Amino acid sequence: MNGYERRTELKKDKIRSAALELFCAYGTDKTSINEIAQKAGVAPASIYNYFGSKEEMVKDIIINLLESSLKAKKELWESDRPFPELMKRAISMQDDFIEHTNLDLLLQALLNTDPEIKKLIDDIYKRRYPYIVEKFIEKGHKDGYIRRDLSIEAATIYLKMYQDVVQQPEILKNRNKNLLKELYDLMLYGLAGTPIQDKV
Amino acid sequence: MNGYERRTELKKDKIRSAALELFCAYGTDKTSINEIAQKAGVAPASIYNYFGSKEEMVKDIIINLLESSLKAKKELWESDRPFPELMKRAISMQDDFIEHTNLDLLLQALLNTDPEIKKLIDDIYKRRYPYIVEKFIEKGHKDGYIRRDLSIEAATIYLKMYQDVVQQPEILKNRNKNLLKELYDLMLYGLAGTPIQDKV
Amino acid sequence: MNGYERRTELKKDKIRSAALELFCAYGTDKTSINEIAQKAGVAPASIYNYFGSKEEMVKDIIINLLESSLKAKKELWESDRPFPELMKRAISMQDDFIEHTNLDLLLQALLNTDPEIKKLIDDIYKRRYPYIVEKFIEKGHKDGYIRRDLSIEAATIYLKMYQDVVQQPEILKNRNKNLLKELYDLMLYGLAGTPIQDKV
Amino acid sequence: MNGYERRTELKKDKIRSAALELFCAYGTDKTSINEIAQKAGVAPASIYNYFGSKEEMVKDIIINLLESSLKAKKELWESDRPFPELMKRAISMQDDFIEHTNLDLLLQALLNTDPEIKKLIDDIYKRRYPYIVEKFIEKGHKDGYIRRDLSIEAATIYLKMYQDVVQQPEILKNRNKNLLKELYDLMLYGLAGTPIQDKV
DNA sequence: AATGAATGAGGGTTCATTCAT
DNA sequence: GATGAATGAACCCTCATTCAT
Repeated sequence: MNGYERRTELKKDKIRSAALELFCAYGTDKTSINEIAQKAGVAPASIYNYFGSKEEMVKDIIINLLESSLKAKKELWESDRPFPELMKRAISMQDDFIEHTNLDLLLQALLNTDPEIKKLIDDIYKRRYPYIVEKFIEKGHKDGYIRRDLSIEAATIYLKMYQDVVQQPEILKNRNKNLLKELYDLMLYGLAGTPIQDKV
Repeated sequence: MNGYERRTELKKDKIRSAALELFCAYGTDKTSINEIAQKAGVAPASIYNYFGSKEEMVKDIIINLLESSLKAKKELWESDRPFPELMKRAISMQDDFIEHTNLDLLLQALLNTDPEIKKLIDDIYKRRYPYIVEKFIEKGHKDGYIRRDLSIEAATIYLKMYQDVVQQPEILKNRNKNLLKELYDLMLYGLAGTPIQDKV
Repeated sequence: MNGYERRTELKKDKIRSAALELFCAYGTDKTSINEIAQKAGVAPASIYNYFGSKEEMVKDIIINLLESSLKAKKELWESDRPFPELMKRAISMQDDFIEHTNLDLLLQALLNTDPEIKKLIDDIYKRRYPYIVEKFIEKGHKDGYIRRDLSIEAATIYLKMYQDVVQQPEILKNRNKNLLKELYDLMLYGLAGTPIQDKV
Repeated sequence: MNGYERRTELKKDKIRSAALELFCAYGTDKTSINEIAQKAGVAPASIYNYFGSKEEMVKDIIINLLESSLKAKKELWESDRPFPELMKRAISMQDDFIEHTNLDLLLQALLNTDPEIKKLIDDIYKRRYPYIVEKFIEKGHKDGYIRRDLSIEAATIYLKMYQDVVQQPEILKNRNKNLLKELYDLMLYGLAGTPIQDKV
C-alpha cells in the first residue's frame, strides 16, 4: 500500500466512522450524504468516488462492523482462559461498540431490503457464529459448566440473547455490579437456580 | 357510536394495520404515506384527516400496540393458572403479533426522536411492566419455581429478553418443539442446568 | 324576505365577517375555507352552498366592502356640511375599517387575477369615484377652499393618496408632465394653494 | 470572486428578478417555486440550494429592494442639488421600480408574518428614514421652501405618503390631535404653507 | 482525484372542492 | 338545506446522484 492508497484508506475510514456515528444516532434513512460528507470533511461527491452509492457505503460499513465483531468473539472463545471468565467477557465484550448500540436496527432494516446483506447475515448466524459457539460449548462441557444435553442451536440463541440484552443502553448506564452478577447467575442456573457454590 | 363514527373507526383500523405491516417490513422511514394509503385503499389525504401527520400516526399505532400487548400480559399473569403454564404461555404469547416482530426496532428508533413515546415507554418499563413482573415472581416464589434471592430488576430483564428472543422470525419459523422446550429449560435452569424432574 | 331567507342572510353575514377578519389578518391565500367555517360556526360545505366557491366568496366580500365604502363617501361629500369638516371627516373616515386596513392587499391581489373585479374597480375609480370627487371639488371651489386651477384628475389622486386607497400602477405609467407638475404643486402649496411664482 | 461564485451570483440575480416580477404580479403566496424556477430557467431544487427556503428567498429579495431603495434616496437627499429639484426627483424616483409598484403590498403582507422583516422595517422607518428626512427638511428650511413650524414626524409621514411607501396602520391607531391637525394643514397649505387664518 | 453546482424523483402535507348521508 | 367524510391537485421541500470544472 503506497502513500496514495494509504491516504485514500484513511479518508474512507474517516467517512466510515462519521457515517456510523450518524447512522446510530438517527438511522441510515434520516442521515443524508451531505451530513456525512460535512462531518467527514469531504465533498458529497467524494463519497460517491469512494463507495459508489449510499447503499453500498452502508453495506460496507455494516460488513466491516460484523466482521470485526465476529473476529473479536472468535479470538476470545478460542483463547485458553477458564470458562467462567470467557462467559463474563463475552457478555461484556461489546464495550468496544458501546456507542454503536443501535447496530441491530441497521441490520434489521437492511435484512428486508438487501439480499447481499441477508446472505452475509445468514452465513454468519447459520455457519460461522454457530461454529464459534460450538467451540465455546465444547469447552463448557469439558470444564463441567454446561450440561451435555444442550443443543448448539438453543445455546446460540441463548447466548446471543444475553449479548443483545446487555448491550441495551439502560442496563449499561445503570449497571451495578449486583445486576450484572444476577444476570450472570441466571445465565448459568436459570430462574429456579441452583445455589451451588459460586465459582466465579 | 353512530354510522359515521363506526365507519371512521373501521377505516382507521384498516389504515393502522396496513401501516403496521409496512412499518415492520421496511421501517417507518422507508414507508411512505402513499404506500400506506394504497395498501389501505384510501386517499393519502384521508390519512391526514384521521391522524394529522405521519408522526402522529406512528405514535398512535405504537401506543395502541404497546397498550394492548401490556394488557394481554397483565391478564395472563394475573390469572390463576399454574406457574409453569404461565411461563409457557408468556413465552409464546406474541403469536398474535407473529407478523409484527420488528416492534422493538420501531420502538428503539422512536425512542431517540419522540419524547412523548419515550415517556410512555419509560412509564411502561419502569412502572407498569415491573409491577406485573413482580406479581409473576411472587407467584413463582410461592409455587417454588423461582429462588427467593432474585431481584425484580434482573427478573424483568430476563423475562423481557426471553420474550424478545422468541419473537424472532427465524425461531418461530424453524420452531420445533425441542428447541422451544430447550429454551424453556434454559429459562428455568440455565446453562449449567439441574435436570430435576421436569414438571411441565 | 321571509324567515328562512332572513336566517340565510344572517348566516351569510356571519361567514362574511369571519372571512373578512381572517383575510385582513392573514390574506386570502393563507386563509382556508375550513378556518372560515370554523370561525363562522358552520360546516365548510355550507360555504359552498352559500357562495359557490372560495373565489366567488372573496369577490362577494370585496364588492360588498367597496360598495359600502363608496356609499359612505358619497353620502358624506353630498351632505351639506361645511367644506373643512368634510375634509376632516374624509381623512378620518376609514375609522370604520380601522381593522380592515389590509383591504388594499386584497384588492391588488385580485386586480391581477380576476377580470370581474378589475371591471368593478375600473368602474369605481374611473367613473363613480371621480364623479363624487367632482362634486366635492365643486363645493371646494364654491366655498373658496380650493383654487380653481386644480384638475379633477389631480384632486382625485391627491385625495386617494390621503385616504390610503388603492395605489394604481397605471397612473404612474401613464403619467404626463402636467399631472406630475400638478402633484408637485399640491405637495408644495396644498389644496388652498398660494400661486406664487413657480421656481421650479 | 472566482468563476463559480460569479456564475452563482448571476443565477441568484436571475432568480431574484424572476421572483420579484411574479411576486408583484400575483403576490408571494400565489407564486409557486416551480413558476419562479421555470421563469428563471433553473430547477426548483436549485432555488433551495441558493436561498434555503421560499421564506428566506422572499426575505432576501425584500431586504435587497429596501436597502437599495433607501440607499438611492439617501444619496439623492444628501446631494447638493437645489431643493425643488430634489423634491421633483424624490417623487419621480420610483421610476426604477416602475414594475415593482406592488412592493408595498408585499411588505404589508410580510409585516404580519415575519418578525425579522418587521424589525428591519422598523429600523428603516423609525431610525434611518427619519434621519434622511430630517436632512431633507433642514435643507428645505435653509432654502426657505419649508415653513419652520413643521414637525419631522408630520413631514416624514407626508413624504412617505407621496412616495407611496408603506402605509402604517399604527399611525392611524396612535393618532393624536396635533399630528392629525398637522396632516390636515399640510393637506390644505402644502409644504410651503400659507399661514392664512385657520378656518377649521 | 476532488468538488461545487444542478437536478429528477419522490416525500409529507394542505386545501378547495365534491358527494353521500 | 346542512354536514362529515373523502379526495385530486398542487405545494414546499429533501436528497441521492451526476457532471463539468
